[in-house]
Amino acid sequence: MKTSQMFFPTQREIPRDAELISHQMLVRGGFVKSVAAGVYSYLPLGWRVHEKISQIVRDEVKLFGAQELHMPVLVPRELLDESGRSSVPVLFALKDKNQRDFFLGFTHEEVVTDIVRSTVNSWKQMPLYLYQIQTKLRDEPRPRGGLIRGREFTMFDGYSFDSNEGDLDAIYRENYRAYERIFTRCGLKYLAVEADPGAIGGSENHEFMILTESGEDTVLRCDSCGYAANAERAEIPPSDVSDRPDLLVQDLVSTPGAHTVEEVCAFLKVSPQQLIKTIICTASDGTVVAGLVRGDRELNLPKFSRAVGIGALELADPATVVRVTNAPVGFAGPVELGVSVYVDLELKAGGNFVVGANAADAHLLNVTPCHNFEVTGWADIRTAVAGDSCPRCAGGILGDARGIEVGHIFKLGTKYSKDMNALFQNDKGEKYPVIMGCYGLGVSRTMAAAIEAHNDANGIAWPISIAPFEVAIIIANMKDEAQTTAAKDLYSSLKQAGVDALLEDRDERPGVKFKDIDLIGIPIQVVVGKALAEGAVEIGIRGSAEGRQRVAVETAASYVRNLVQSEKDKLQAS
RNA sequence: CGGGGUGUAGCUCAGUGGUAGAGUGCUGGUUUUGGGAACCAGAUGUCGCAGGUUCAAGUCCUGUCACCCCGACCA
Repeated sequence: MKTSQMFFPTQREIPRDAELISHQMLVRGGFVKSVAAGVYSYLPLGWRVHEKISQIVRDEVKLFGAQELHMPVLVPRELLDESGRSSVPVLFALKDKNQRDFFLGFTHEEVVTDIVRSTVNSWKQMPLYLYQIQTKLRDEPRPRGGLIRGREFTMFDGYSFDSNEGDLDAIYRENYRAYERIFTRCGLKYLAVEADPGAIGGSENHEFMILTESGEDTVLRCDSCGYAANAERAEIPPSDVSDRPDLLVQDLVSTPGAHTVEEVCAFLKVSPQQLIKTIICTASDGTVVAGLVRGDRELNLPKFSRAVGIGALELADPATVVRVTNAPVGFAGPVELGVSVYVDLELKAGGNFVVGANAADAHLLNVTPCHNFEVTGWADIRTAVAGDSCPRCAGGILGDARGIEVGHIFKLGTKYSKDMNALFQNDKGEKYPVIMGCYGLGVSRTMAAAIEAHNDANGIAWPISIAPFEVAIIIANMKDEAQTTAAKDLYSSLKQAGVDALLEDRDERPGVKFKDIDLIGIPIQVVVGKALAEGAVEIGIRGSAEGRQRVAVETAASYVRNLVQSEKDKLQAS
């Protein structure tokens, strides 16, 4: 490709609406154009990157026998009714002319299961792994960060079908390894973490995170055994400390206007560790329960929901809080509260805590679980943080990092096959539901994450495997015929050798070309300029400290080929 | 859905009731040619939209829409 003919509308200014670096650079570099909130056009450069990532994904999943197919965006309502997912809030819904209900595909478990149930009926037809790379549509409550969270985005979604658990385990491992190879080849530092499966259900699941400061998730890692989990999932080992101090007499104090932990602590001159937060939650059936954690901790809703065991809990609305506690929000407490009380394990230690008094502007002093109120159950219900002990090994301490979730893989088991009656016969002629797994990888999000992880003041520093071009040949002075001729020759021979080269042949000043090539992130840069008078071109790697090396024109092509290969080799999975 | 912010030239922004502006980009010309050149000449507007107040509204008021950020949410 020649830049003189290429459509890549770069701009110098940082776009007003872009906050994240990746968003800014995608727009500035002419990779994408915003159409509506969370909806983007991919311009030619952006699409090249998108397709390079997609191809790497295809290459790697093919290695374990995955087969590509293509399912529709339009999904009839009846299919999602079968799995009970037609009320999922992020669904885009529409009607056709005959008032028939459709959804836009947000993921395709039901569609692929429908294919399989009508065609796979014997254990001999499995294992089977089908995947697609396709646009997904989700009416996100809040799209943000450019390609990080869109309403329309591209996802690889793979689905496995097996006749026994062992085969599911095997394909899950294969997929896990393929993801490791994919992210390695994309030049991304990833971390696979244990995660919350959400309402998709299933047992084992892992998220693949790209570690970068701007990530929206927090991950926790053990410094000694390698345990890693999303902070929303990470377990906390039960503490063996359960000592109680001498218990003092419960006391009612006035705390006017002190709603928050900070305000109460400031007013009573106690530390947050000496306070217990009482969080009122509701289940979908209307049941109200209370969760208690230390004042400096966060209640973890998924953990709390599992501990209580009546489905997903959510924070109660203020009206419910007022009804249950007879007080405004901020004064809830466990003493004489008319609902079940679950207490975080950490509160087995210590005592004489401060709690809300279930009355406006009042708190209770010297309250201790089991002594001043009845405990319905003890459980690990707080969110883990850096510094907590590792749940898997003795002595390990969890550290934290930020990450962008670019992949999530699940062992679904028989959830969908049961709901949708996808059965097969085993070798004894018995009917069983197909055992499934599903595997998602955000292609567009990976593109954004790669920029978050690889950029500098001048622009994007694409890993060579996913860069829109591998090499840019920059002609310093278009009026110099020797330069243009030498550059075009080099360009031709690189193209012939299969190198993905870009010829920067616009009639612009050199500075403009250098800036643009840096901005769009071409990793290997060849300058055909002044040095040509001495029979040399300058070849360098974008952003490298060494600068550009002078290389004789005659050997430039092979020099570049070797450089491309060695850069690619650095990204090869071991 | 709650809180905050922003809508004026392609882009980034200034403009506190009285003629619509700058920088950059764009077009033509001259000179330049190693990190976003200089000079000259030019083109470019539904001031988000609707209503209201006023002799007069980009500016004040009401409503509405869009976009961004924080939170909720994120099968």
